[in-house]
Amino acid sequence: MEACKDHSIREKPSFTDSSFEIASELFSALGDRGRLQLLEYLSRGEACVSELAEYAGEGHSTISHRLKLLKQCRVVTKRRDGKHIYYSLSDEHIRNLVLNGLHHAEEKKER
Amino acid sequence: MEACKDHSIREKPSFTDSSFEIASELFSALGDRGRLQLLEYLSRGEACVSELAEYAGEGHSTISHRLKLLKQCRVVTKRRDGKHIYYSLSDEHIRNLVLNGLHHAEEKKER
DNA sequence: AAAACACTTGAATATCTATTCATATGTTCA
DNA sequence: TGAACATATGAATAGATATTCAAGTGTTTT
Repeated sequence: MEACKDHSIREKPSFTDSSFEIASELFSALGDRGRLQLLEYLSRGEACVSELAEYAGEGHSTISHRLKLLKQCRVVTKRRDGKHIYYSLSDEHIRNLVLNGLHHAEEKKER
Repeated sequence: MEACKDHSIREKPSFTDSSFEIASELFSALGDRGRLQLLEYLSRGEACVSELAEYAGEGHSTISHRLKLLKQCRVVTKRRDGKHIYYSLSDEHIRNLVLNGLHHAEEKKER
């Protein structure tokens, strides 16, 4: 029944179900190499799809799909200017998450 | 050829390929509801597998697999004490990432 | 208004991932 | 030593996800 005698008594998490849902979707969105590279680029300023495609060396469709997913998770926002659509990180909080993750990786690089 | 005339000239990212690889694996590890719940629990102190299984309401095997993945990404560490194996978050940096993500979700909850 | 450009979308496919069940390993206690 | 407990592992399966191609929408230019 009781698997382990000394289970510490802990308070309920201060987060709701939907927070876990949203947060895991957020992390999941950042959890792809291609998308993370896009985000790091965007951390240095907004960019249009073609620019991102050129930077990533991939097709427009691929980039567009990636951006769509990032948009759905509210990681990026877009604005249209003429023919172009410019994407940018949606807020500083996201920017910090992205850069923190990358810096953490930078530190832990030596296996 | 040139897709967009006003591509800003940007410096190369200050992160290496392997940083992108490691960071995306890290985010990906956090990007699962079940694993994130485990991590939030561990942010409040170490716990053994049985305790986590009981908390999550899932089988030991499932929890063990989740922990294995988290361990591989160096998100958690383990220590044995008798029959039990206690898991904990590997450092404060990870703890901050987890909690930041959850707090961000908490703020953005209202769609 | 047609052509060119910038981007999006949907369907198809191939790959990855999470969970489960059964079995195995390692530890303690009688 | 053997039974009971705690956790780990591997194979199998089902579900999720990323990419590609082809076709579609919206905007500007001539």
